Amino acid sequence: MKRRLPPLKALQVFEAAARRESFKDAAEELNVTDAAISHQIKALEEWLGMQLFRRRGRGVSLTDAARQFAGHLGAAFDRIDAATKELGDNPMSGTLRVSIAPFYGNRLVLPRLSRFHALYPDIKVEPDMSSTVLDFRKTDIDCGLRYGHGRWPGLIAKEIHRDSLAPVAAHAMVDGLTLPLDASQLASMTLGFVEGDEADWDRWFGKIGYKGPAPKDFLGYGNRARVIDLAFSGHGVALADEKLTAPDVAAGHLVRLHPERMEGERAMWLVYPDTEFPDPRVIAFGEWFKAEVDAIADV
Amino acid sequence: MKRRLPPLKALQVFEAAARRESFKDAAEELNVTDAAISHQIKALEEWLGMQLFRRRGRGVSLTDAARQFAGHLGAAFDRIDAATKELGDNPMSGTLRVSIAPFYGNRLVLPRLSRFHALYPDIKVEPDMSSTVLDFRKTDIDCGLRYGHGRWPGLIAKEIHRDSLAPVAAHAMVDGLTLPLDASQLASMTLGFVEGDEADWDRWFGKIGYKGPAPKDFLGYGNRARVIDLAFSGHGVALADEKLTAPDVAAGHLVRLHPERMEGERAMWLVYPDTEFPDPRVIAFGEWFKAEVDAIADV
DNA sequence: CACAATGCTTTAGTTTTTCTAATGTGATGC
DNA sequence: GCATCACATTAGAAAAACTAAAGCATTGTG
Repeated sequence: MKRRLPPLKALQVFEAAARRESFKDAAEELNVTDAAISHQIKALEEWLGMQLFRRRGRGVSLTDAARQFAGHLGAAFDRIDAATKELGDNPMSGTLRVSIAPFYGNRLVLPRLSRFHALYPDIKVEPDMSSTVLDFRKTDIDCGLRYGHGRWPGLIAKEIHRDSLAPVAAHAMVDGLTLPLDASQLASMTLGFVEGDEADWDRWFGKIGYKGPAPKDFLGYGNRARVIDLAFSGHGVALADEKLTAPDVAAGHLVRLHPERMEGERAMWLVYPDTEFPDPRVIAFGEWFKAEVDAIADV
Repeated sequence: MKRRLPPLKALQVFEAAARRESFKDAAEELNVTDAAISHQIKALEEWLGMQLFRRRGRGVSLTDAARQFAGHLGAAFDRIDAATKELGDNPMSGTLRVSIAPFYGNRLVLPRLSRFHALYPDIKVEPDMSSTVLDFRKTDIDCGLRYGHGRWPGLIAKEIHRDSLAPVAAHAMVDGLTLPLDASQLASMTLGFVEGDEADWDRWFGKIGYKGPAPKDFLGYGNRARVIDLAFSGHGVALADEKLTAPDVAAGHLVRLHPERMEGERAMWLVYPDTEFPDPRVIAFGEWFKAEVDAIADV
């Protein structure tokens, strides 16, 4: 059955007037003149077709029915008030859907999520492991972690961590060699690169001032995961982000071949919709994750 | 702690939009254009400083927090709706304060009140036995039963029963006489009258066509109760309302001396404030009481 | 007991809010 | 590709809410 409510403003005014049993006091409470109260009450009485107050020249008194009615209204308004406060009170709750490219997800995000949950116990993070193009209009995703140049039209992208590239390889690659390698040793090895970022090795060798014969043995891959796989396999060197490989270096699965690091073209970004009121949980998540990544010890 | 509610109209619109998850449907429900919904939602989001709906080009979807919020609002509005219905639903309840002149109260009203309560079980009648001037502005009295000419400025007066005057006396007065008495027998008796209504006996004798010597032995009293007391005492005759004396005649305490009855100048009235919305319980009480009085068997 | 003060009402006019019509935008279906 | 649908935006109209001022009945005060 459909609701048929009286004008809510009139109810609000009535409730105040009933609670104080005075139009004047209600007027003060609501920051209006007492004439406004009088008007609203009159309109409400006409809408209801019954009297709510007994007028007594000076002052008013409630009828029995009106007193009961006002009680219900007060309770209803209290509930609205409570709901409104609850709404603003704890923005750090609910489900936060984060789209994470699987490569990062497994290496950097998932192992740390329990720490985020410790920080914000009321936020449940629901990672969505896919690297599809983010369309916040079509899905319920709140934000994403993406790797790239940071230019996504219509979206806000905050830099989490810019690539800090350094050469790594498996132990097998450097058996019997002294670390760090010198540039010419490196230049003679198989060098993996991500297609599109072919210039990285050139820039890196330039940065360390290498002047010898140009490296020849390159292997291009579609993404960073494959390049690091190459390093793991012991068949080549990867020019990879320090933070990304740090756990493997620490665990001894990979070896840092040279101390020089170089800022990359790309970075990891927190991406979210450009709306008027950004989800504070997204901001918090981004800040937390940036801090986590920054805290990863450099080699 | 003081309440601080968002604009209620916006909440109402939001609740509808949230319930249907569609601005268009909400617009239909509220009989406005969808632009109006869009405006209200936007205003509410600005007031709250947070997004409630995710826009998706075509259609919208609720955020987690907004869905919860809408649930609370729905419950609150349901309560208001219920309270409003309750308010109009059973107007026949509560306490009805009736001012009753003691003379009637004891004789006519109190003995019948239980029958009124049987008819309207939710109305508690609180008789106020006083014949003070009725001031509905100063007291909580809802209505009164008053005897008089029916002209009370600023009040509504509905006639319950117009005096139907007939002569009664105690048995002692008519010991050894044959009933009904003839006019000359009556004219020689002590005739009680209420001061101000001295002409009643003249009119009554005129009505029965009495042409003999005018009655001489009159006794004036301040009110009807005293005149009937005179009749009870066996020292005189009262020209009293049939309904009022019927119980005593039936019980044998008084004797009807003559079959002729005469409409009096005064009547019993239901009196209540002239407000825009008269209390329906007052109307019901008046109708019930008139029916009760009408039902009193004439002699 | 007159008189000022109080609290509600009423009227007329102003301000604010709400709504619509028209137009625009992006998504979706045929 | 084109029509359609759902919401957004704008400007302006309509409606609601409010105020100021004057009025009225009651109440408290000197």
